[in-house]
Amino acid sequence: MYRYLEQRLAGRLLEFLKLHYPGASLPKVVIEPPPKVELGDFAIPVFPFAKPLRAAPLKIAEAIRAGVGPIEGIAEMQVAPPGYLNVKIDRAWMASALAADQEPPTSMAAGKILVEHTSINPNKAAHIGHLRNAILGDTFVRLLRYAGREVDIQNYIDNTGVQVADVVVGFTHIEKKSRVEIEALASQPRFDYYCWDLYARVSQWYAQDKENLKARSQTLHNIEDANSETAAIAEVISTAVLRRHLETMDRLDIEYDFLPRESEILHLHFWDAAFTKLKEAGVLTYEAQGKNKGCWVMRRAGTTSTTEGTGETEQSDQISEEDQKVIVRSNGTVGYVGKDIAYHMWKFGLLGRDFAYRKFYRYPNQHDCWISAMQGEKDHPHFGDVAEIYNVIDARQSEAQNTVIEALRGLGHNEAADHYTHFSYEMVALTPRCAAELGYTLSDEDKSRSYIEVSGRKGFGVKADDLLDQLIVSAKHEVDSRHPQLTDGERVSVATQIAIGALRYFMLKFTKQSVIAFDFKEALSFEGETGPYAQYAVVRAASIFKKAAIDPDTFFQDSSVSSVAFTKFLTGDNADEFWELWLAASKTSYIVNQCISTTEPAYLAKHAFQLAQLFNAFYHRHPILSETDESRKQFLLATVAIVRRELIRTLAVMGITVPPVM
RNA sequence: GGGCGCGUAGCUCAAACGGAUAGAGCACCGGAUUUCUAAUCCGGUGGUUGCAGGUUCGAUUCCUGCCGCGCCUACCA
Repeated sequence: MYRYLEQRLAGRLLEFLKLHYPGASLPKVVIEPPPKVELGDFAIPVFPFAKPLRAAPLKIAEAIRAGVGPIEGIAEMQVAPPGYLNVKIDRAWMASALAADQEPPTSMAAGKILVEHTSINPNKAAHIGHLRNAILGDTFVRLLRYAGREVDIQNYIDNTGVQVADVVVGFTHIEKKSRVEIEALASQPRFDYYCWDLYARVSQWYAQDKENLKARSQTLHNIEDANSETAAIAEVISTAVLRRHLETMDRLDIEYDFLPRESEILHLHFWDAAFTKLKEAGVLTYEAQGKNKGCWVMRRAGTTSTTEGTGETEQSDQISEEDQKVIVRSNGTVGYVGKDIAYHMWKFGLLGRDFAYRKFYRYPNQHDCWISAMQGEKDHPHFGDVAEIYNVIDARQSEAQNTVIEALRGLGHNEAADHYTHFSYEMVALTPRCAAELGYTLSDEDKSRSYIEVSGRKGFGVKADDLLDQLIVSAKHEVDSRHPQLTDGERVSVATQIAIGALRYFMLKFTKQSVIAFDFKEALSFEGETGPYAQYAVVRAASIFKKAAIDPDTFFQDSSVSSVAFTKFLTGDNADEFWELWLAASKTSYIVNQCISTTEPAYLAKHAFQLAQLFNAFYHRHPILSETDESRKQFLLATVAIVRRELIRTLAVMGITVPPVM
C-alpha cells in the first residue's frame, strides 16, 4: 500500500506543479521516507524546485501544501525547514487497507523475462560462490514473480569446455579408468566431491610437467566429435555432476525451467547462424596479420575507436590489437564469447533456430526441468524469445557480458541490448582464518589479506553441501536442546528450515558489490541480523495466535474485528510505536519494487530484519493475551497478524520458510 | 599501462536516485522477564566516512588529483 500511496502522491504533485508553474522545466519529484516517524511518512525535498521556479523552498512547499487539495489516503502535509514537505498517511485509511490486504495492481511492463543463473561448470561440486549466485538469482526470480511478471529460469551448462575436459583427463590419464568404471562412480551419491578432488589433482599434474597439457588439448579436440568415446565419457561426467548440482540447489528450494547446453549450441549449429549474421553486419572482422593473425575478432567492449589528433572516428575494420577480442580462433574453433552471442540471439528470438527439448529432472512438486537435446520430445514448453533478460553472473565477467551486448547492438538489435541486464555481483572469498581452519597453509602475504579468492582449480573452497550439512547439524543441536519432546524427524525438519534460512539470509544481506569474506563463525550464527532471527519473530507471532486459539490468516474476516476500532490506537498519544509497525508492514511491495529496479535483493533482507526487529521490541513491551481491555487486545492481535503476514511474505520472496517451532 | 570496483565504529556491513542528528549486527561492559519460549529485549562504550581540493542551499554519495586494496585486461571459460 505504501507504494501505491507514493505513486498517487507523486502523480498529484506533478499535476499541481504543471498547472501552477506552466512552462517551467521541472526536476524529477523525489519522494523518500523521512528519517523519523514523527516527521511523517513521506518526505519531499523541495530545494531542487527553488531555481527553476524562482521561489524560496519554503514558499514552494507551502504553496503545494495549501493548493494540492485532498488526496485519498493522505491525512496532512507539513512544511518543515529548511525546505521539506512532510506528508502524513491517513492511518485509519491505511489500517483498513492493510486489514483487507488490498494491494491495487500497478502498471507494469509486459512480456516474459528470462533469468539466467547458477551456470556452474559441470565438472566439480558447487561451492559457496555458486551458492551466492544461485540464491541471488532465485531471489530475483521470486521478486519478479511477486511483482506479477512471468519468468523463465535458465541455467546454462558449459559441458564441452576446458573444465570438463580436465576432469575427463583426470579419469582417463591419471586414474586410467574405463568408461564403465566411470559410469559406476558417477552413480555414487556425491560423485561431484570425487570430481572436486580429481580436478585439483589434474591441475597439479599439469603443473608437474607441461607435456601433460597435451592431454588436455587432445581431449578437448576429441570431445568435439560427438560420437567419440571421449565425448561419451564427458557426457557421463557432466550429466552426473549437473544432476548433483540440481540436487544441491533443490535442497535450497531453487529450481530451473530449462538447461541449455553448450554441446547443443555447437551441434545444432547456433554458432554458424550467428557467425553468418555477425560477418554480414561487420561486427566481426578478420585479422590478416599481427598477434591475432587468422582470427575473427571484435572490438572489446568499453574501448573507443577515436584516432588521436584528428578526433575522427575510424572505420571499425581498424581495431588496435589491444582492443581486439578474439571470437573465432585461428584454428576455426569458436570461443566462449562467440557461443554466448549465439545463445543470447536465441534468447531474444533473433537467431532463427531452436533447441530440441527433453525432460531431465522432476522436482518434488512435480515441476519438470527441461534440458537441450539434439532430438527431443514433441510436446514441450516454449523457451526463449523473451522481452527482457537478466544474467546473474559475477563481476569478473562484465567485460565479456558487455561484449555480447555490443554484438547485439552491432547487429542492429538495440531494443534487445537495452533489455539485457548483467546482474553483476562480487565473489565470495574466504577469510584467512577460515582458510586456515580448512587446513590450507597460507603464505605470509595471504595471511595479511582481508580475504583470499576461492579456487576450484586448487580445490580451495567450501563446498555447498558441506556448508549446508554443517548448518543443519548446528541448528539441530539447538533444536534438540529446546524441543526434546519432538521426534527426531521433526527436529531435523525444523533444523533444515533454520539452516536454509540462515544460509539464504546470509547470502542476501550483503549488497551485490560487496565481496563476501566468508567465515564459518558468521555464517553459522543464528543471532542478530540473521535469517533465524526473522523466522523466530514469526514463530513468536504464531504462538500467540495458537495460544489464543485464533487463526491469524482469517483473523480479519471475523466480523467482530473492525479496523475502524484500531484507529484510536494508531492516532492517539504514544501511537507512533504501533504505527511504525503498520507502516513498515505496508512497505513490502514498495521494497520489492525497489529491489527490482536496482537489481539489489539486499533491501529485501533489510526489510525482513526491520519487521522482525520492530516486532520483537513490540512483543517484549506489550503482553497481549493478558490484556484486559478487549478492544486494545484486538488491536494488538491485529498488529501481530499484519506484521506476521508481511514477514512471511517477505521471507518467502527470499526463499525462506518458517518452521512451526523454534 | 588501460578498464571496472572498493576504502564508513575494534570486526563484518548499511545509508537507491545528492537531503534532516551517518545507522545495524558482532565483540565488549551493564541491565531485564518466575509472562505470548531469552535464537529475545533495554542501556552504554565506540566515527575527522583513506587524504587534498572542487561543484552547491546541502556531499559518505557527484567531479579532479593523490594514497591503499581487489578484479578484469588469454587464440581459458
